Amino acid sequence: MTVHDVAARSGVSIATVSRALREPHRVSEDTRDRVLAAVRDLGYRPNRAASSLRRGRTGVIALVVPDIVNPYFSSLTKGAQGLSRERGYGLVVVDTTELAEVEAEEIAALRSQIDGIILASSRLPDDRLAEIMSTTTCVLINRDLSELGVTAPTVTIDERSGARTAVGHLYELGHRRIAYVGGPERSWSQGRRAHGTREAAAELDGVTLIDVGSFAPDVDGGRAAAAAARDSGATAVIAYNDLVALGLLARWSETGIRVPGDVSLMGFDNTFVAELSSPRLTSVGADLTECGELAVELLLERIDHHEPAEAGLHRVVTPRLAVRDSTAPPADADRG
Amino acid sequence: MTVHDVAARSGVSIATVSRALREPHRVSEDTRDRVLAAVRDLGYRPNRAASSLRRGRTGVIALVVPDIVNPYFSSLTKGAQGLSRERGYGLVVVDTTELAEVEAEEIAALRSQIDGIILASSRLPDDRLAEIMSTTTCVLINRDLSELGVTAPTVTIDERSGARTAVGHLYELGHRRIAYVGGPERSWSQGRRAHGTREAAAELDGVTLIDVGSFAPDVDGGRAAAAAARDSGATAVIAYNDLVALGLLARWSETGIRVPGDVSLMGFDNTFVAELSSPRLTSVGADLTECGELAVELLLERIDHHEPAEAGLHRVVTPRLAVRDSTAPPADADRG
DNA sequence: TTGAAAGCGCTAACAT
DNA sequence: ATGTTAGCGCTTTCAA
Repeated sequence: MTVHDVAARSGVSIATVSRALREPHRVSEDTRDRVLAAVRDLGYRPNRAASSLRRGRTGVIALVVPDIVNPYFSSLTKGAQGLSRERGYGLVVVDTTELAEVEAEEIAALRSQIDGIILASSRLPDDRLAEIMSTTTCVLINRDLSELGVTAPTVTIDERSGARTAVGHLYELGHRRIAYVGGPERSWSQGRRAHGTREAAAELDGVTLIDVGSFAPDVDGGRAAAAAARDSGATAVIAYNDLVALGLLARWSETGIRVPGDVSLMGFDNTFVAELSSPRLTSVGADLTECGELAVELLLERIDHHEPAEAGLHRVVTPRLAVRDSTAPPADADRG
Repeated sequence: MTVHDVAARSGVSIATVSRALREPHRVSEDTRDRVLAAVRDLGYRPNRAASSLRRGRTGVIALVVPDIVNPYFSSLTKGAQGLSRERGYGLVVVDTTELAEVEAEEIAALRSQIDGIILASSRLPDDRLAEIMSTTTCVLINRDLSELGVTAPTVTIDERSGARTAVGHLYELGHRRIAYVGGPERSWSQGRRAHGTREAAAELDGVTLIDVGSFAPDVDGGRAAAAAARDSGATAVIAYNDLVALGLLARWSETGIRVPGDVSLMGFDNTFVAELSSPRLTSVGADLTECGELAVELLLERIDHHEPAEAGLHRVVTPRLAVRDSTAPPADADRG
C-alpha cells in the first residue's frame, strides 16, 4: 500500500494524495473526499520511515526513566504515553536501571533517531546534562539547570510547597514536634524536601523539626529508620516518600507502635502504594500523570513550533495533600 | 553525518561503509579498521529512517499493556525494555488504559510501522485476536489461542502449577480449610487460578477449598472480600493477586484479625507490593521481568530468522513460591 | 574485495 | 488546485 495505490484509485497524482493527508485545506473538497475515501478503502497508512527520511522528523519521542517499576515513574510514563499517543507521536521508553552510564549511552544512541527526549530524574551530573541539553531537543523533569545558566524546558515539582503543606497539615492537627526521615543525600528531591520542611517548621510557632538522617528511598530504608524516628520523641513523622513511610509503618506495627494512635505518619509523592496499607497513608504529592503530560506538551511545543529553548518553557506543579488515615491529632492534644 | 562523510574520511565508497557496518566479514580487515575508526571519530550513527525504508524493517518493536502503573505490567515492561535495548531494538510502549478499543486501534496504527508487537494480557476477544495474529508478527503474553487452532508464539505462566504450589504450601503448614478470593470472572488468569486451586485441593487429603467469589483485582476488591473470606471459616486464604491480599490484610487489621495468627494469607504474582506490608506477604508468582525478556526473545527470533509462526514457539514460565511472614501453621495445628 | 547506481515511499519545490 | 520531479540516507544487486 503506497501513495501510488491511493493515487491510482482516486485518479489523482501522488502529490495530491500526500497533500490531502498533510494539508487538507490545500486541496479541493471534492478531491479530498475522493482521496480520503480511497485511503479508507485501501486501509492505507503512510510509511513512517519514508516520511521521516524526507521530512527529517521521526514522529517519535523518548522518555528516559531510572526505573519503570517505581510507581513514581510508571505514573509519569502513563501520562506521557497517553498524550503522545493522542498527538500522534510514538513514545519509546527507556529504563536506565538507575545507571548514569546507561542513560548517557542511550541518549547518545537515540539523539539522531527521534524528535526529542524527556529526561525524568536524570542521574547524570549537571555538566554532562548541560552538554546534552545544548545539542538535543529535550525536556527535563525534576531537574533545574537554571543556576548553571542553562535554560532548558523543565517540569518541576514545587517540593518546598509540598513540604510546607505536609508540615502545615501536621501543625493544624496540633503536632509541635515533627521528625523528618530523609532520602538519599544526593537526591534532588531530598534536598528540596528537607529544606522545605525545615523552613516551614521555622516559620511556625513552637514547632521543632528533627532530622532523623538519610535512608534508602524504599521500604527497607523506612524499616531501618523506624527506631530512630520513634526515639526522636516526635508525635508525627514525615517520610521522604511513600515507600519509606510504608517501611516505618511496617516496622512500627511489628514493635507495637500504632499509627496514628501513637504517632502520625505522612508520606511524599502520593503514589498508589499510599492506598495499600492500613491505615492508609496521608501523603502529599503532585499528579505524576499530569507531569508526564506536561513534559510531552512542552517537548512537542518545542518540536512543532520550532521554538527555541527559551525561558518560559517551565511548568511547576504544586503537590496536593491527600488526607487519609495515618494522621490525627497527637495523643496529648486535648491535654496541652 | 552520513555514509558519505564516513566514506570520504576513510577513502572508500559509501557501499563499503555500509558493508563494514552490516557485514564486517565481507570487507578486508584493513578497510574495516579504517572505516570503523572514521565512524568512531565522526560519531556517525546510521540514520534509522533511511535504513528502515530501504530494508523494510524498522528496528522497533511495540509492547502493548493494559496499565503500565500496575506493577505486574511495569515489571514485564522492564524486562522487555532491557532485552530489546540489548539487542539493538527500540521499544515503543503502549498503555491501553484497559480499553479493548484503544488496544485494537493502536495495533492497527502500529502494524505497518514496526517489526513486531508483544501483546500482554490482551483485552481483545479471541476472534479479534486470532485475526490480528494472522496478519501481524506478534507474541502473546498470558493468552493461548491454541484451542482455537491459532498457533502463535506465546509466553504463558503456568498458573495451575502456581496454584498447586500455593495450596501445597498451606497444606504442609497444616491448613485443611482454605479459601480462595477470586478476581474478575472474565480474566484469563482468574480461570486458571481458580481451577488450579480447586484441583490441587481435590488431590490433597482432607482439604476443603471454599470459593469466596469474584472481586475487583485491586485493594478495594480485597477489602470488599474481607468479611466473606473470614466468615468462610478457613484457616488460610489465597487471594487472586497481591493487591487483593493487601486489601484483605488492611481490612482485617482494622477489624482485629491478625495475620498469620488468626488466619494465614497468600498472594499471587509476587510483585514488589508483597514486600510492603506487615506482615510481608507470602506470594507465588513468575519472574515477570523474565517473561518480558522471553517475549522479546520469541519475537526477535521470529523477526530475525524469518521463522514462521510455528508451534514450538512457546515458553511456559513456572511461578515460584516466596515465603514471607503472612503464612504460618493454623492456630490449632498442635492440637489437631 | 570494492564501487557504481538504482530505488525504498514519501514530501516539498517548482511548474502548470 | 494539481502534477512533475528531485531527492532524504541507506542497502543491495550487479559489475568490475
